[in-house]
This record gives sequence, structure tokens and C-alpha cells, in this order.
Amino acid sequence: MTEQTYDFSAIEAKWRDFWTANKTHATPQPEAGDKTFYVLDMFPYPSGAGLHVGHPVGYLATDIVGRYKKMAGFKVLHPMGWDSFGLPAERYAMKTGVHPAISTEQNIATYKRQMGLLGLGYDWDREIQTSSEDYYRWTQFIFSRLYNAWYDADADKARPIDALPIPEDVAAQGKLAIQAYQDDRRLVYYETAPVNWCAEEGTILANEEDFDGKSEKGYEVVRVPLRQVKMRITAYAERLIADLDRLDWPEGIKESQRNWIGRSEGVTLEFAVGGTDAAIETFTTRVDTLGGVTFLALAPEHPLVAALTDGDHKAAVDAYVEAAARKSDLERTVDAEKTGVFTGAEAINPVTGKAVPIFVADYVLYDYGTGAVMGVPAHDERDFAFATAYGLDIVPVIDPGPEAENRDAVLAGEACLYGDGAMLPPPAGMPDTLYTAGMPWREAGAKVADHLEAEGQGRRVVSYNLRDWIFARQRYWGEPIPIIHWEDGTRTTVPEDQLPLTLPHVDNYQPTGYAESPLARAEDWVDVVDPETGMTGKRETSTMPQWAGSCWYYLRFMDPQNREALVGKEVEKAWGQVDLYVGGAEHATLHLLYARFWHKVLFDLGLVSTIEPFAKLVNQGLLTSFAYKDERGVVLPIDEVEEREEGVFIQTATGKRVEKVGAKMSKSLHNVVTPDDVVERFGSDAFRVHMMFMGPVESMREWETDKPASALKFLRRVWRFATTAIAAGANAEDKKVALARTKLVLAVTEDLEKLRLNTAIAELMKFLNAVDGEAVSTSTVSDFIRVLAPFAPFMAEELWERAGGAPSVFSAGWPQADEAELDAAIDTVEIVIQEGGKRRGSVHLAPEADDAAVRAAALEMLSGMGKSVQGVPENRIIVVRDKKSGRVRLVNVPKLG
RNA sequence: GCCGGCGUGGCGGAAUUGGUAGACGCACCGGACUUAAAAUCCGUUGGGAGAAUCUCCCGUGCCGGUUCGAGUCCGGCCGCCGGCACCA
Repeated sequence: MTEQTYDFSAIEAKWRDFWTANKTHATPQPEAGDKTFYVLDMFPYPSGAGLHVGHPVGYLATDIVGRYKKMAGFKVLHPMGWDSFGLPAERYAMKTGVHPAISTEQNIATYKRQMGLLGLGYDWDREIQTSSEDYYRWTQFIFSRLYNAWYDADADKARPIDALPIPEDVAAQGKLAIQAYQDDRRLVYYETAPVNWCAEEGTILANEEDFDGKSEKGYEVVRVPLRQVKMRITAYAERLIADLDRLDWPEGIKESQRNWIGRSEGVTLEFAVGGTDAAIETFTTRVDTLGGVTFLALAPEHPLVAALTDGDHKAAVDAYVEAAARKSDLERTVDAEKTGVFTGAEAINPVTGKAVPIFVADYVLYDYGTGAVMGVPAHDERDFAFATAYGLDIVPVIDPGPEAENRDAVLAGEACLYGDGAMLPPPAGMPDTLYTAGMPWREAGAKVADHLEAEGQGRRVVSYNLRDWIFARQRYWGEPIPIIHWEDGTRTTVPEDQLPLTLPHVDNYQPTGYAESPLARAEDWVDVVDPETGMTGKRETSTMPQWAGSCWYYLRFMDPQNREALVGKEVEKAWGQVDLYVGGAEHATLHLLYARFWHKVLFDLGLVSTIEPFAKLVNQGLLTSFAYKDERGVVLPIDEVEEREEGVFIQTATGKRVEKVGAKMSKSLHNVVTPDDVVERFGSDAFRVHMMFMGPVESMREWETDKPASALKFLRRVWRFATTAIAAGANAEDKKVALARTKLVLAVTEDLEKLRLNTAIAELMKFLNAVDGEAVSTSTVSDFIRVLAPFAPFMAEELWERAGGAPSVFSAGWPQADEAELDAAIDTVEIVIQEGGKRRGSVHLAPEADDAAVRAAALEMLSGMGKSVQGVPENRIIVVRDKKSGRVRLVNVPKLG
């Protein structure tokens, strides 16, 4: 009987060693004709805390799919690596003096051990770290290619900067002028502009990292003007939106990116400034309301403000502009009250010729559109609020229609209409060609836009909310930016053959303040001399943001040892896109946007062959634990509470009753569960089965400590079934068993293809239920072991060996089954009989029964129940057949009297 | 405010393009085995009514509609989660 005992710890240790010794998970490069499958996890930052049970939800899903695809005959690339540059290691270094490279190395060792424990079948020969020189050499290489490229709007692609045509007048002014011209157009550029400064993190952050004035960790972020390295992601706004359509990604993520990029179509048009030659360019999405313009508003930063303002208003305008500059973006945004000051100047409506006052108002954003808006209070809430506050005219141009409650108020200029309606008769001065009365506003807008374009007074443009990517960080533990600032004012990238530009050692990791990173203290490293000309220069001391390394790591996994290129051309073509990418939704507008951007640049520059990096994306759900909340809503750690009786939780110290609530796993709540604990208690296979059986990969779930017990129970049943069947060695089996096998293989295969791992496990359970107590042939047992293998790889290996198979089961192929087999095995089908859509019973008929026979059977049954079936028209009796097999499934008779 | 996603038993969750609602599991209850317990195995379990085990009614957030037939489609609400938000 000891033979029958399922000793998971011995089995799992045995096969863990076997896989390592035999490199079972090694991934050879694909050759011509190979089917390939690239499945990828978002690689982790190796933190000091190690993995908790929430991390592997996605890793397990990809492991299972990867193992299945390999068995199904694909060359599967399923690698793992480390996003190992980052602030925590640097903070740790500040506290302890331990170099980040060393603490990172230790953390990685823990992660790898835990991943091994879980049976994650990664090919560790392909392991990469973003902080290793071999890797960041290529991150710097890509940076340098971006720096030395510009966006050719005509060709709609990035091209090397050498291909940028230099106008003659610029060329005539010499080297610095040419550089300035190029620098204005590079995909990487320097700009002095307000940036997001986080004092606590000691660095500038990207707009994507600024969450309502807080950093990701919740530290305050303020706006300060600084000279910064930026990447021209806005050049790709259109393509980043358009190409979302071809991605198999969750709609929510695509929508987040669309919102973030914020595309809107509108028109720019110029208002002449009365009495001067100057003109103000405004952007609007509602040119149809041009007749309703009663003022113009400029952002305080707008360059024309000073020039426009007349003497009487100068003092007030200067004070306002200065006050606005001191306010943070958040203050300007949160404060909904509209303020502004009159400049004393007037603008001329290009169509009606009417003069309107020009204001400076801080509700106008300088970096969106043209930094100036035409104020149409009748049809824009913000303009309405402003006009009301300053007593400006409100001129409606759209009639909401007789049905509208607020019609009278709108027409009287007392309410704002931004919904649908029909154009009112045009105001005085509107040319006859622009008569749009009665038209819906969109149509009227098109007509006005046509007119403006024809007259050369305006043009249609597309505007985006997306801003360029602030790329530099004032930190130590990141990729050095390979730029040298020379004494003659020129700037170059470090030559590619001199990369990597190695991160120097420093003794002091403390932030230096706004402009520089701790690298500034490594003077020997910062100061450079050109060996040929003797010119001196200084290196850029900022480092790259956390996101740089993860922008392209999926490419390096394809060819991690390549010394000549970031990825070999043929290898890149062979693997193609990432077929399945699994990770958290929190990266929607960070990593996933940045990586798409870099990929498109690499495509334009001929370095990759695909236009998108990740074909299919799945967001795994968060795994939460629990904690307790007291009456004030304070969350309490789990060890401060006891359960006195079923469902009654008492805070030990106070004796007060508290409520059990779901909570993220965190150190402070003492509710972190590590995979080590779970594997120790239930085994890795049970952990895997449990995690995947809890629900769809995408949904959130709550961890309950004792639940893996049921998975273990299931695995014990599997073990008993398989070892018994192997020992019995039957050659034959009942038709019922053969049918169950066919169903099992078909269902599990389909579920795996669709990443429905919870129902796949349910199918394994159903099979066991179906064959309980039956003789099962060795060939069916073999198929069962193989479909079990992706889910419970350790047990499957052991069973496979005991069944006489040559290790490893993952080289044993995937079992086959086809529908025809299923059909042939069926000699009667159950046909459900409905009356008015309600089930009344069922009959068993031969699968080839025709509609007439089915109808007759249905009427007979219903009649037998005492129902009156006289006079039911035949065409009202609906016979439903299975689409694939054509077998009858159901027959419905209309409700009988 | 705008946009997207989601609402199914006591619980986690199943239900192809409209076709048997509640698969599979947990928990509960009953039973077997046991001196006993654990483990294991078998059975029951959406709610209600009548009733010898069968039948009827109600049931997928709420209200209405389309259909022979609606968890699924349409219209209108409610609630939860996520994104964007002074973006002209």
C-alpha cells in the first residue's frame, strides 16, 4: 500500500533536480518550418521581500500554457529575467552602504529559488538583468539610435538624423546652427519646462508617474521648471492609437491608452489683434460655435501676453502671470473657480469681423492646443463660468429644440448648452456662404471648417493630450545616459562601439538636489577629453527611468547572448511578436505604452520586423488576503484579532468587535503568505492546481489559507486512480470510458487555447468522476497523465515514469482526439423537450432522427402529460441542432393552452 | 461629467455565435468505515408549493421590450470596479 501513497515532497524534489540536471526547459532557437510560441510574463523587480503567493498567478498561467504548447509541438520561448534597476536597491544602499548590485543579486537568488519551488519551467540560460552591463549596453544603444533620429512626418516614420534635410540658410550659419536645427527635431531632446519633481524620491518623474500630485509611492510631486531630457513620444500618438485596433488586448487597457493619448479633431484659426499686425492662433473642436465667440483667453505662459497688454493693464497682468507661475498644476486644476485679467487688447473674429476682449486666464493650458482658446460661453461650460464671473456677453448659436427644458434659458444667454441642437440663424457679419441655420452642429462645423480652409484662415488639425516623455532621473541605480556635453556647446552620444557606458561606483548615493544625480560626484567619470581634438566635455549625469530596460527586454530574450546586435535579425523574425503577454493592469499607460513606442521606433529604423510587440495581452487578477477593520474603519493586522466564535472577530487588546475585510497583502498587516509556506504544506502541484482552479486568470481573488487542501485532495485522487490503473495494465475499456477520454482531451485542449484554466481543471475532475470504478486502458491513462502534466508537472512526470514512459512527459507529445470519434461513439442522444421555452422532459432518440420524428416524439410526450397538442402548426415546433455535429439537441413547442 | 468593464446559489465560479441556468469545487447536511476522531468513500443541497421521488410556480441587480425560446440581444434605471478629467 505504501506504493499508493502520494508523497509530494519527495516527488517534487526528485523532478526539480531532474529538470535542472537535464535542462528539460531549455529552448533551442527555432529553425525553418518550426511552429513557434512566445509566452511572456512581465518580469519583476526583485525586491527584498521575495515572492508572495499573489505574484505567481500570472507566472503559473504562462507556465501551464507554455508547457502545453511545447507538448503540442511548438518551439516555446518562455523566459524570465529581472527588471533590476530601481529605487529600492538604491535606498537600501543609502541605509546600509551595500552596493545595489550586491543586494539585487541576493534578491534575485531568492526569486529564482522560489520560482523553482513552484515548478516554473523557465530556461535560465536566457535569464537577463536590466542592470547588467551586457544588457544595458543595448538599452544605451537604442537610446542613442533614438537620439540620432527624427520623425519624418511626410514619410510618417522615424529616420536617422543624417537624413534630415538642412535648409540652406541654417547650413550657412555653421555647425551650432545646424546642431540647433537638428536638436529641435530629434526623438530625444533637451527642453526647459516645468517638470514633476519629487523631493522624497530625489528625482523628476514622467507625467505617467505623477498621480494627482503624488508619486507611485504616495510622495508629494511639485512642478518646477528644469532643463530635461525628453523623448518625442507625441510623434507616435497617431500610430499608438491606430494600431491598438490590431491588438488582442483587454478593452479596458486599450481604452486607458486611448484616453491617455487623448486624440481630438479640431481646427486652428487665427484671430487678428486689433490695431496691430499680431495674430493669436486658437484651437477648437467646435468651429460651428465661431459665431458665439465673445472673448479670447490666453494661457498665462503664452508668449504674446506681454506684447498684447497695454500700459493700463500691465501691472495687473504681470501680477496674474506671476501668481499663476507659482501655482502647481494641481492647484490650478483643483481650483474650479475661473479667474483671469483683461489685457486691454481686442481680437477680431475672422469670420464676423466682430471685436472681442482678450483675457489672460489660468484655466487655459499652455501645453495643449495652441495655448489660447476662443471663448464661447453659450456652448462651453468653462467659458460660461468665466463669462459669468466677468460679466461678458453670452451669445447662443445653437437651439436645443422645443423639447429641451432649458431652451428658454439657453436662448436668453442664461444657460450653457453643450448637447445636441440645431444652428440658429447666423449673427450679423456672418457671410452668406456660411448660412447653417437648422443644421446639426457637426455638419455646420464641417461647413465652417471647409470655409476657413478655403479662405486660408484656418486648418483642420488633430490634437493630443499626450505629452512627451520626461526621460531623465536624478538617481544612481539606473542606466547612464550616453550623452556628452562638449565645451564648444555641441553635444554627442557616446559612440556605439564604446558602449556600454559603465555605471561608475560612488560612495555617496544621496540625491544631490534638482539638477543632477549622485553620478555628478564621480568626477573622473563625468569629465571627458576627446582623444583626437583635446576638447573637454562632461557626461550627462542623469540616468534612465525604470521603464527603459523593460521597453525592449522581450527582444533580448530571443537572443540573450548576442554580442553583435540587440537581437539577431533572423532570430527576431523567427520568434516574431510575443504571442501571449501576461501581467498587471497597473502598467496600462506606463510600461505598455513606452514599450509600444520604442518598438515602433525600432521598426522604423529597421531593427525589428513587427510593428507591435505584444499580440495578445492578459491582465492577471490581483490576489488579496484579508485583514480586519474596526468601527472607525482602521485596518488592523491579522495577529491583533481573534475569532471567538464562528464569524465573530474580536480585537484582542480592546475586546471590541471588528469586521473581516479583503486587503492587499502587505508587511504591515502581517498577512503576507509566501509560496514557500504553501508548497511546504500542500506541495507545488496542489498550489498550482488550487491557484488556477480558483477562477479565471483575469479576475481578483482572495487567498484563504486552508483552501489548497481541496486541490491536494483532488491530486491524491488522481494519484490513486493513475497508480491503480497503471498496476492493472488493462488493454480494453468500456465505450463510456473511451468517450470520457475523448471529451477530456478535446475540452482541455480548447480550454488551454483560450486560457480557461479553471474549467480545464474542472474537466480533469469530471473525467475522474466519469471513470470511477471502471477499467481504464493504459493508453487512456497515458493520455490522462499528459493532459494533467501542464497543471501538475511534478506528479505527471512521476506517473509517466511509473507507466513506463521515457522522461520527460513534456517530450511525450499532446494526446489527440477528434469530434468524429465522439460522434461515432454516440448511439442515442438526449433531446430536451420544451414548451414555451420551459423544459418539460426529454426523450432519447437515435442521433440520425429527422425533424419529423423529433416533432412527433415531442408531441407524444407532451400529450402523454395530458397537454392538448391538437392544432399546433408544424412550423411552430422548433428543432434545434448542434452547429458542429448536426445532432438534435432540443425541440420547442409553443406554449399550449 | 465622459469612456470602458462587470452584476448568476451560503461561497469560488460554469453555461459555443440566443437553445436544458447553476458544470466543477468549497461549505453545509445525511450516511458508510472506525472503539472514537482524523483521513477516505457514498448521497443530498437555488427558493417556494403540493405531493410517495413526480408535478407546478418563482428565479441570473431592477423595470420594460424583441423572440417559439433571453443570464446572453435592445431601451431605460441602480450598484460596484477601472481609466480620463479646466484637454477648449
